[in-house]
Amino acid sequence: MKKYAGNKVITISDIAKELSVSKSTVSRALQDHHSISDATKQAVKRLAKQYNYHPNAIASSLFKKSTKTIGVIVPIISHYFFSTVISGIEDVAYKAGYKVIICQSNESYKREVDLVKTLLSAHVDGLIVSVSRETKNAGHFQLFLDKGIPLVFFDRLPVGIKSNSVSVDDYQGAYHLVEHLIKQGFKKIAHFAGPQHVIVAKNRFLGYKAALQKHHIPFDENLVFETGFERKHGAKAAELLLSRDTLPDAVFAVCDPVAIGLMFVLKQHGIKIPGDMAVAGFNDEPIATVIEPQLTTVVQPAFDMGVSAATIFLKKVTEDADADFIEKVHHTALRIRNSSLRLTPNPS
Amino acid sequence: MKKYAGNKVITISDIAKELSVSKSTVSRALQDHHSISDATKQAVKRLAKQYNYHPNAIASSLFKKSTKTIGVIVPIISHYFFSTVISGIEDVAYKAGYKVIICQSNESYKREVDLVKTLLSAHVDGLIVSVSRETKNAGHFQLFLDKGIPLVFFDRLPVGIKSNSVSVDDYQGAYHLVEHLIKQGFKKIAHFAGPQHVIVAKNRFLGYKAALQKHHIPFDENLVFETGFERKHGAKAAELLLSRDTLPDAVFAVCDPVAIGLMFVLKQHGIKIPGDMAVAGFNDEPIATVIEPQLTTVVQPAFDMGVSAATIFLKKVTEDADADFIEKVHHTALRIRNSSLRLTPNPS
DNA sequence: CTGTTAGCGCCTTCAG
DNA sequence: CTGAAGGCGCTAACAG
Repeated sequence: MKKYAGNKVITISDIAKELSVSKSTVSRALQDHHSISDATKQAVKRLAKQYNYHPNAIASSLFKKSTKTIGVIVPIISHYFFSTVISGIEDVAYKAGYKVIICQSNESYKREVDLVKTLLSAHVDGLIVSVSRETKNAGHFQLFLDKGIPLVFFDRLPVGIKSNSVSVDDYQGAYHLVEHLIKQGFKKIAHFAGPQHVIVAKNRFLGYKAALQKHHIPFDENLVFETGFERKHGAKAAELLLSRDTLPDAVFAVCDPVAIGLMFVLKQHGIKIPGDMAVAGFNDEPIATVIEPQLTTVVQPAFDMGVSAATIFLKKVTEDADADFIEKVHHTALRIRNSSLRLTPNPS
Repeated sequence: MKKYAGNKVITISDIAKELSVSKSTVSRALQDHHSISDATKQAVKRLAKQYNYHPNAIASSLFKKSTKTIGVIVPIISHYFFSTVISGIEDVAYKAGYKVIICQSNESYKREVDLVKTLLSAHVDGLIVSVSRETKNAGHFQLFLDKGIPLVFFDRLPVGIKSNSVSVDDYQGAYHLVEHLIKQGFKKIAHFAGPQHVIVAKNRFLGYKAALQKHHIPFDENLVFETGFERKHGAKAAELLLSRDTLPDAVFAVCDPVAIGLMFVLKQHGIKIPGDMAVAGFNDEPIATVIEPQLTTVVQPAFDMGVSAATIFLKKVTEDADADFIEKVHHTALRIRNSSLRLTPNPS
């Protein structure tokens, strides 16, 4: 099927033959084993270079039981948050000599299960994952735990399984954000909540409720709209909201795209932001600083989360994977921008 | 170092032993080889499932000389365009049973060379790449061509090497965009050009020049500013531009982030868009529809480009990689939005 | 300092 | 329909 263009693939045997030494000598010379004379090392390396020798990592993996790869599964690669986390993972992995196999579940449970099996077969040295929206049990990951292969969850942690994790303090982030809204003087604060079985969404919702309670604002479930994570979901919930008789004076959206979807609809209806209605999001995506007014939001350190996940993996492969699980919680930071500022009594 | 938790990894030998058949029989049964009785197939598969057997893809790869993986190298994973292309690649790859190893060169030539070698050693079945900004020669890719391993470049094609490619008609895209500006009545159109040794940037520049020429607008090199691809580069060039005595009435930026950086600076200086200066970008990123006014730009079908790249790879692995190279050029489409519209003589 | 040997887990001739 | 044997390329004991 494939012609190797006559350009034979060189193996250590070829080099060994050429130099009339054994394969083991070549193997050792190539890895700078201490008990090989400089002379032979030189000779071997020279020839290797000349012949354009490249070690076959597959063969080596088979023996060493380590492929120097990390599997990563995310719902959708192209989402800003995920691609940024991946960027962080890749950076750390590369520096430690690991390759990263990236897969997307496309928010499908079935596909996620399939990917887990594939990566197990591929003998990745570890697995870093953010589960799909559909994932309600985590049995498929048990395979990795059973085999003692490091497993790190980030962002969307699954329920029903204990392992290493990297998350963000969504509860606190939401709490502080909503508290900020309250302090600005907003009284009727709605929430565009994400799917409630997704933990991050749930926690943001809980943070929202807690802040209200703390400040003696009665919780009103009519002000909560369950949404997805995208612009269109924000727009849809916004239409619903606008069909109401009375409107809230502020909305906290589960993530920036949802907030943006909302803002678009508000603008269409001539509703001033933040004058008539304040808006806040979560994530601090690039769009947050581009929308007018700029969007108040909560920063999640996505790149650093990737760095943490990869670092935990590295710790677990070198140490004992069975040791206690590491649960890293990153802090969030409030980014106050114009979309949530109570206008002064002197409107322009 | 790693304890397999007593949970022994099952191999075909184990199953063979248990059933008192040979390894070959098990191997064949698992792949539904026609010359195996249904009875034994059943038995083997049942036991495999019971023991939670997972084939060792490494061992299989060693024999088959195919790892069922595609290597992908991009400058920066987290950039919208690249992550979207990756998404497209992964989708096609997954459906065809391939895994995707994603690497980022971080715009570094050295790292790119290193990654190419690593992926060669990892015996990927193919390589899909968008070269780094620093890459000025393509010698490192020759290794893949020599071995007859499918190689597909996309977006940033390297010079000095012929291979499969997926690109976009940047020249046409830019040409039509600039023509649109001209037809809107803008006369003094500046260009925030990207790094000129990057082909896509060069082609957009050429498209810009061609459109001017076609419409008899003299080219003025003082109106061309070489930039990078990010917001900050747009901002920097904008400051430079504003230090001039006379300003252009429109600017075509090499990509959306650069356009956005420019727009921010213009707004700060109270320059109205598009009234005082029209702006247009390239890429149609999410920010383009969020900025006020919405940004006129050129759509690159990023996801489809990924699909094309992966599809070409698939064609090349099954057919003969040495056959003629495939050069797929995607078309762009103009997205006219408010940032480039000549205001009617009746300003609000 | 170097060679011999055996094997990682799987797959495919070649023989029954 | 099934088994035995050899090998993919590399590595690590164990001997010299």
